[in-house]
Parts: sequence; structure tokens; C-alpha cells
Amino acid sequence: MVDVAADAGVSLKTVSRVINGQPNVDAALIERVNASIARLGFHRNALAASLRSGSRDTIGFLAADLSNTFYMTVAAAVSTVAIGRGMQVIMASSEEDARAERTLALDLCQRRVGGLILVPAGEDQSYLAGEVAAGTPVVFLDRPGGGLEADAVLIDNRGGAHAAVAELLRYGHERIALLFDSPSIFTMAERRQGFLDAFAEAGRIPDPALLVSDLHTPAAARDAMERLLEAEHPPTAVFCANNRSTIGALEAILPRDAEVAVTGFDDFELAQVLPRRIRIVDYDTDRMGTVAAETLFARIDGSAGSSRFLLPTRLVDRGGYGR
Amino acid sequence: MVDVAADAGVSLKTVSRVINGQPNVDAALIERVNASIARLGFHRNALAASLRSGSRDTIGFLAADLSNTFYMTVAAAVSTVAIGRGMQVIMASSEEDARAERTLALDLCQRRVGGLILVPAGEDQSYLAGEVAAGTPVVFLDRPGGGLEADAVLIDNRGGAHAAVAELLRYGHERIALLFDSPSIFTMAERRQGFLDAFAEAGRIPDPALLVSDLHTPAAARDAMERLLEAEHPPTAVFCANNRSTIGALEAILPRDAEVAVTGFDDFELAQVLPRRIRIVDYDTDRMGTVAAETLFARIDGSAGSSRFLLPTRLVDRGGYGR
DNA sequence: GTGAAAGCGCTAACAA
DNA sequence: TTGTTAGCGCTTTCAC
Repeated sequence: MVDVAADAGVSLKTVSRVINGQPNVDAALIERVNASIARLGFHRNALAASLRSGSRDTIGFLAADLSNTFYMTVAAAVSTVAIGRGMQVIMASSEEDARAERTLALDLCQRRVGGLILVPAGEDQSYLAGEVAAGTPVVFLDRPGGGLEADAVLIDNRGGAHAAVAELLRYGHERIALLFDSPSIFTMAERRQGFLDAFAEAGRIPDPALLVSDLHTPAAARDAMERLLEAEHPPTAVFCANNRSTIGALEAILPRDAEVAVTGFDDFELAQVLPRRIRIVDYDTDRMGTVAAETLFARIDGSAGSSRFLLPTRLVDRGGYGR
Repeated sequence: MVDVAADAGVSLKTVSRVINGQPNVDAALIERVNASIARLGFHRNALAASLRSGSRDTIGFLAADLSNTFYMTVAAAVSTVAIGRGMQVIMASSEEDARAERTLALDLCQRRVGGLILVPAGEDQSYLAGEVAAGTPVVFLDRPGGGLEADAVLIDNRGGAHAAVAELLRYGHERIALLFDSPSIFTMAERRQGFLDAFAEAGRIPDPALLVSDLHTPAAARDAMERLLEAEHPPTAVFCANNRSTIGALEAILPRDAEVAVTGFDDFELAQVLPRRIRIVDYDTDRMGTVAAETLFARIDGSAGSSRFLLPTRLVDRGGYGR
């Protein structure tokens, strides 16, 4: 910038004004400065600007698992909102590791992000208290954080699962299987609770033999479903608590054309072209990202308090062209 | 940092050394400094460190469409490599707009990213020449850039399409439809060329009535496929140049159980549970991100020249439990 | 409307 | 092993 100023025969400050489009600069000078900028191939250093002005022009997005398209979709929505505000998003992933979460979150804060959207991998986020107090707001996404007062944007996991299972019970299903991942994951515990709520409400007791946990992959869910189908008293319906479970269950059910009603939490690509009709607990992933970003920006802009958003779910049909 | 130094009764530089884990500091001083850091709740400003040292600790990833899971998967792989090097990824998307691409790319450079992985939306990236010359390497991803000497990591679109269509021809298909998006998109033009190559090699001429372009959505592909099926001379096979086309074609074919062999470019979730066997031109998306990131880091580390990686494809079976 | 000087928070270079 | 000084590139403050 010094060189540009010298080249254009103006002061540093005038160059700064031109670069930042500030008013009260003579049109002729603007011309001259711009010419010098072009001639010298000058490129402003946004880091230095940020350092001096104290402004923050990025936000951090810390997912739990970048290979999960769900978080990616949310990240895309967050990015759209951020770019609309002239900010950009630094993206990282804890890969479900609490230590990595902590390291990355603190690292993002060191980079002076204006705020942080965080999918907690660990139980305790009190390590961020200092940052929040120092003016870096945090919004929890998908799971509530622990040990830290902050906004949270969640899906109505329990309500969605409850509605899905209540429907199956209403249709007369007595033996409903539940396929899910580890109950230590917040969303899984909530969805299982919704399942149990529906049974309790109907005055029924689920068969413990039909509840299968720790299914991390579609293949595991497929094997579990096959075992259930081959058991003495197979289920007449199955509730799959995430899309990996649903896909696995279908891989077991479709080839043998088993008589099992399928309801799954989470929509997925191609659910439309399935040969049989299934029910899906759907929600608006984009909206989740948008709400999280807007909440964060509201905090950045100084709004106080902390709130918890519970995004609604709805039961929809998928597939079924064959029937 | 001044406060920490004062609190610990040491100089600024000693605090700096402790923070950066530099050697040759007395253990007792390290203790004292760390105690002061904790007491004062000090947080290092990575921007200032970066400004002074000239080091760069982020890379930019500029996708063309964040809602496309393909780019997200690549971004995840890039992020993994970057974090392994202690760097982080700033992510943005041009949403297929050349002007937005330019603005965002230059903005990332102003943020002093150490390098840029770019999916070109426009034809011409010569606007980055200054940045590249000034030491910000660029790697093109998925599409080659224009007007700029830089590495590119591409899929073997043409070869993959050629192999797929050659196989269909070998199996005796004469009337093969081609469903694809806009030929102005590099990958689409290449895949179409592969299709034509296979015909030329076999000494055949494709029926122009069976080549349908500008299918941006599964719904458009479905409609196109329906029209083809209802025409006087329907195709006996279809090659779908991307997964949106494949999904749309299946939505038309499966409900009427039409006798059409399906081959598609790009794998997709749930391809496994399709009721009929299809062929897919598959490739390693993760590897694409890894190669791009590693190429970028090699340039950052000073390797010279520019190379073009052509990632291989392979033909695989999907679905088909029903037959 | 324009410019000079100070300083954001840190690290490099050099000195002790 | 520790400290001093200068300065990264920019914006702020305030004077003109």
C-alpha cells in the first residue's frame, strides 16, 4: 500500500480510503490510485485489515463428521447465509472425537472467527466459556452442548420418532423393531425415547428382542434385520432411527420381499425410486443451517439471551411406484 | 501478551516462545507463563501471528455448487488432508456463477490463503495470474481452468463414458439413448464425447433423436425418458451422463418395468437397493479430494511445473437383487 | 478533502 | 537462556 501511495503520489490513507470505498475522496485521485493499484498488481491483505480494525469476517463451522451428507448440506446453507453477509466459513470436523473438537474449536477461536457453529462430539463444552465471554458466540447444532450457555438448533427427534411409531401402532402393528446407532449419540437416544413414548402412550410394551443398537453402517443394519426376519417371531414393522439403518433394513427386506412395514428417520437420495412405499420422518436440513447461521449472526449483532430451536419433522411417503 | 508477560514477570518474547513451544526456555518460566495465561484467560491472536510471520495456515476450497454432495465429499477429503497438516479450509461456492467465482477467489486470496482448490464456474481464470505469481498456488478440480497455468485433478470422463457405451454396444444394443445436462459443462461435453467415441469405434452412428441434453434435474430426465419410451422406436439401452439423469431415467423405467438396459455415470446412495441390476461408471471421490489437496501442498512446499491428474473410472454393478 | 502518526498483536532479528 | 527493538500491512485518530 505504501508503494501504491508513492506511485499515485498520495498518502497511505487516501489509498486506504479508495480501497475501502470510503466517501470524500476526489474523483481524480480515485482514478490515479486505482491505476497504480492495477499497475503494481497490489493485493490488499485482509488479515492486516482485520487485525487493525478488530473486525471479524469469517465464522467457523465445526461438524462431527464431514463424510455425512447431512452436515455438508447444513454447511452449505450456513455458507450461503454467511456469504450473503460478506463473511466466509471455515469448516472443520471433529470426526466424533471430543479431543479433536476441543482443539479445532479453540483453533478457530484463535483465528478470530466472528462466531462458531458447533456439532458437539463431546459432553462438555465449558472450555469455550472464555471465548464466549470474550465475544465469540457459539451455536450448537443437531445436539445440545454441555457446560456452556449457548443457543442450540435441534430437530424434534423425540416428537418425530413418536409420531412415526404411533402411526405404526395405530395401523395395528404389535411387533415393531427398532434399529438404531449408539444410544450415547444424542439424536439416537432421543429417537429411541420417542419410540418408547409411543408404546407407553398406547399402553403396550415393546419386545426387547426387537430393539437393536450400535448399528454404525448399513451393512450392520442389514445383518441385524436379516436376523430379525429369520427369528421365530419376526417383526411386522420396523422403525429405523437414521438413514443408514433404513438403507440397511431395505437391503434385507427388499430382496426377500418380506412383509414388513418400514418407517425411517432421515430422508435420503433416491428414496423416490424404491419399489415399495415406505414412511420417512423428514425435516428441513437447509432450514437447520439457515436458522443456525441467522441465530449466530443475531448474537454477533448483539442480541442477548440464549434459545433452543426445535425444528419440526413430518411424516412423508417415499417410493412405492410398484404398488 | 503484554499483560501475560507483565503478570509472569518475563519479557514478551518469552511468552511468545512458551506459546509456540519453542525450545530453550527454563521449565520454571514455562510454568509461570502458563499460569499467567490461564489466570488472565489469554487467547493468542492467530491473525497477528500470521501477519508478522508471513505464514499461511488456511487453504481455500471454492466449489461450484455446495448443494451437490459430490463437492461436499471432496471438500471433506481436502479438509482431512489439510487438518493433518495443521491447516484449515475456508469453503465457498460460486453456485456456477463466473462472477461469483472471481469475487470469492480473489477474496480468499486477500485472506492470504496458502493455496486455492477451485472448481471453475467460468471459462477464464486468468484473473488469478497475479496471485499465482505472488505465491498462491491454484489447483483446478473436476474441470480444467482457462487462461491460467495450474494443476488440474479431473476424472477420466471421456474414457469412462467410452467404456460404458462400448460395453452396451458389445452386448448388441443398437439404439442407445444419451441423457445429459448442458454440454457447456466440461464434464458433460467430455462424457458425450466418450459416448460418440464408442459409436465411432464400433462403426455405428447414434440416432440423434435419442440424445437429450439440458436435463438439469431428475424430473427433467424422467420426462425425457418417458418420451423416449413412448416413441415409435424406443431405445433398448440408455446411458445417463450423471446421477441426476440416472435417477430420473429410473423413475421412468422402473414403474413400467421397461426393457431398457441402464448405465449411468456417478454412483449414488441407495444404488444398492434398486430392484434391477444397472451398471455404474464409478470413481473415487475421496481420492479426488486427497489428490487435489496433496498436489496443492506439494506446490505450497515449492514443487514446480504443473500437471493434470486423470482419475480412473471403473464399471460396476449396482442393484439387481430382484433378478 | 487529505495526510501524519500511532498502534492492532504478534514474531524475526539481533543483542545480552 | 532471556530480552530489546523493529515492523508485518493495515486502519484509526486527529490535525490540517
